[in-house]
Amino acid sequence: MEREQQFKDRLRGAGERLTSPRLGIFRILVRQAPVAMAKLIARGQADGIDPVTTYRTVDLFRKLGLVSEAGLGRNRLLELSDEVERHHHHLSCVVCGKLVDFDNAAIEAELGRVGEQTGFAIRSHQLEATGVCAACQAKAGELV
Amino acid sequence: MEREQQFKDRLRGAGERLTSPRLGIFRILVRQAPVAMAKLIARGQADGIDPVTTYRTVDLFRKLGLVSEAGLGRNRLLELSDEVERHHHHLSCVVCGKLVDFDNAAIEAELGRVGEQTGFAIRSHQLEATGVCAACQAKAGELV
DNA sequence: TTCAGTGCAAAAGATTTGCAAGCCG
DNA sequence: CGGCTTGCAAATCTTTTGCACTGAA
Repeated sequence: MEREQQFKDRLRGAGERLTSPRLGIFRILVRQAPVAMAKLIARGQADGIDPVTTYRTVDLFRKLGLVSEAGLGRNRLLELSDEVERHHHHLSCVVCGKLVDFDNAAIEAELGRVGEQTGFAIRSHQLEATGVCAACQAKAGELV
Repeated sequence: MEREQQFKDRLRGAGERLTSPRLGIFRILVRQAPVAMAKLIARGQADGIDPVTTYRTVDLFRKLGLVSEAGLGRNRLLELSDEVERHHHHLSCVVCGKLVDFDNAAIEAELGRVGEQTGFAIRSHQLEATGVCAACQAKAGELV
């Protein structure tokens, strides 16, 4: 629950009110992120949260930097940002859809170097890789 | 124009027809990628291409692997994929919106290692970083 | 000539806006 | 209590679908 405390502090610190829908959506994100907007809306409705409120809440969270969007294009997903969740990236299986988190210090370090070379003060980055997971590779092998 | 030839071959190879709208949208992508769907539709309309056709064409290109989506969530952009364009990533300035391409061999290599560790056969990846470009940092400095 | 591909109209979905009522601080 | 938030209704915008016609091969 410490994450929840962090969340509440973040809201208050920004002068925003802590309301039931906001906490509800935060909890959904904690339990099921990364999640598609459509699913987040559905979950919210199950808890009596109006879709409009979900949109507005996600916008707010985004503005506060609490959520970030992962996922490539059409399948964009929402998840808690590094500020609340540990920094990580995704590796997704194009066959079964499984999503695995990973992080790699060498890549982070290299990115810092890219910043120096380009003169950019890099604030955040997002990395997603797609491929075939071990299980699906094995299954594909069987079929041959 | 060799890229255009490559495009035509790719279409034919997939048993798809080369039509005027398809070539038109490809050319828009060559000239202005990365571009938002809405802008691509607008450009297309200026050339007499129906929005519906633009949607269908982009879907086809995606299926053929000719376009990929770059850009974070709300601002997703379309661009030609590695198959037609040189592999690269984006670095975008949160202040002025400038977009810079970059590529880094060390990161690519490290990603291969991630694949080995996780058992994934990585097929593609997408990396986006945001920050403040040199020019905007300078401007911010003046203001102080 | 033939059938994939296009344009137009309209359906379906997703997101945003306006406003009265409710709740947090 | 006062103003930020919410929920509901409806306006907008985006994307998809149905269908008859056109054009590439």
